[in-house]
Amino acid sequence: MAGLRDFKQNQLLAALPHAEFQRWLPQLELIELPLGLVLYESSSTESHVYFPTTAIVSLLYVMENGDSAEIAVVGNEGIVGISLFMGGNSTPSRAVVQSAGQGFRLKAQTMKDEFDRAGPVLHLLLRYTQALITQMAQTAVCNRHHSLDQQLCRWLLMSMDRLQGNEITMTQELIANMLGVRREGVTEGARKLQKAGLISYARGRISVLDRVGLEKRSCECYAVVKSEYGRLLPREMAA
Amino acid sequence: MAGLRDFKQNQLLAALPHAEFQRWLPQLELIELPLGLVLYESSSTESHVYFPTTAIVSLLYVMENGDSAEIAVVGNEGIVGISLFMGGNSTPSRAVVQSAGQGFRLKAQTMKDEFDRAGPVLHLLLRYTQALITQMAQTAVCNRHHSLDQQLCRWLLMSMDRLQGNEITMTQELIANMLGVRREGVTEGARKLQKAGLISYARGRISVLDRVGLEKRSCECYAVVKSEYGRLLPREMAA
DNA sequence: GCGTATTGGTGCACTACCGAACATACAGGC
DNA sequence: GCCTGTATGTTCGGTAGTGCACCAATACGC
Repeated sequence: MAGLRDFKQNQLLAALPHAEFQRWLPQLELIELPLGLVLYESSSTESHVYFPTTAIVSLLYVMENGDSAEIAVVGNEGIVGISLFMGGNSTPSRAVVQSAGQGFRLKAQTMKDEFDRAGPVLHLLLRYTQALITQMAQTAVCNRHHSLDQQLCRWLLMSMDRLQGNEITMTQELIANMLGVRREGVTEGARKLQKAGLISYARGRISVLDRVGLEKRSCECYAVVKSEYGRLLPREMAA
Repeated sequence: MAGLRDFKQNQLLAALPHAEFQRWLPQLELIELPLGLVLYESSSTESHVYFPTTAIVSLLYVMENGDSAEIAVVGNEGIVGISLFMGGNSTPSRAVVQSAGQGFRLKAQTMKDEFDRAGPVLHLLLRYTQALITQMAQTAVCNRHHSLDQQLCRWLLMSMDRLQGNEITMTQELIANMLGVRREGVTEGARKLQKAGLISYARGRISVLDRVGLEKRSCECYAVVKSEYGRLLPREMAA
């Protein structure tokens, strides 16, 4: 059974007022989120919303020809499945577990009911949604103007913010899918970062050695999004 | 004084239930939106929300080095200033009039009060916001994977959907700013489209001659967004 | 401990787009 | 009808990223 500490690992859950939290508690279901698990598929009705604690979920758009690109990423600072309370019940993207871990889920109807109470939960979720919008907007800009190397740094930093240690379990192939670039490009970018002593990696394990160095090589997008998350979300929710 | 028909030109206003519409009427202020007018600036608190009727407003992100990219576009199907009711009161982007026309505006506090009544207005606005999110997400993907030519077609189609006739008043230089590409690239793309008989243009006036032809040359992004707008918003709001 | 699948490394020709410089051409004020 | 600014056309070298083909190294099942 999940303890209080587990729940509080997700910062949205942690930010719930006492009354709401008590009401949600019996409904929250702890689940394992293995790498690659698809939480919802493009245009399918979502059955639950998810609150990652140790896992990271990627919102991925997959095109007709199979090319893909990450729209946004959600970790323990957020919730997966905003279209449920936004009213559409589905979106044209896919949510897939990018880094294995755990999280909690809540049934769709329960979430809607809570949202429709129009109390603090509504405002909390909408502020989170605005932060997510900022992330998507910045992704659009970043895709247009920044180099693969810069984007790789941004991506590593965003993943770091959502993980415990300084190690990321992720193959270059998968990173390439997320960024919507060739695997070879990621290899080349990672090689440069390793040579510069900022990271070290081997077969799907990336260790960040110099976080500040990554921030310097990253484009402004990382800082903009991080600061906006900090502004919009309750204290200590910056990610 | 604005007549009923004017108000109803904006499809969100048109979709308001009678009671809400009556309450809003005395608060809605008709304004001219000349080309280039900045409705809100990056990170500044928004004083009003805007309901374009004949104007088109572009949500533009301007980077530190001056490069820019359009995040999304809002015409008579929508509202400018969602961060007011989402809770942040500002966003890191700029809203600028891309095609001159008219619109209505509502004071920030009035909008918030209406939103907080948590009635049909809230759900209408949130569904619109989800449609806008889809547009942003698709822009991110499009920026990653599609050619300038395809994006130009998409952009022309989206503008057409938000205008009356089949003519767009817009220089290639401005289109380049929106798409975040070089002006020369737009010149080249436009030249091809003219050669193919799909458009004709001269000094800031573009006439679309073959809409279906443009749709064929456009990437899937246009259709995906259009269909999602149709799904999420009241009938006849597809755009 | 062997074989196979996974992961990462490298080279190469090709393309789209960039940056800059410059040439034309049309529009509108006078 | 001339002048000037704005809009568009064209060229050219440079580069980041692609698609493909193939190799090298490590991990893991048996």
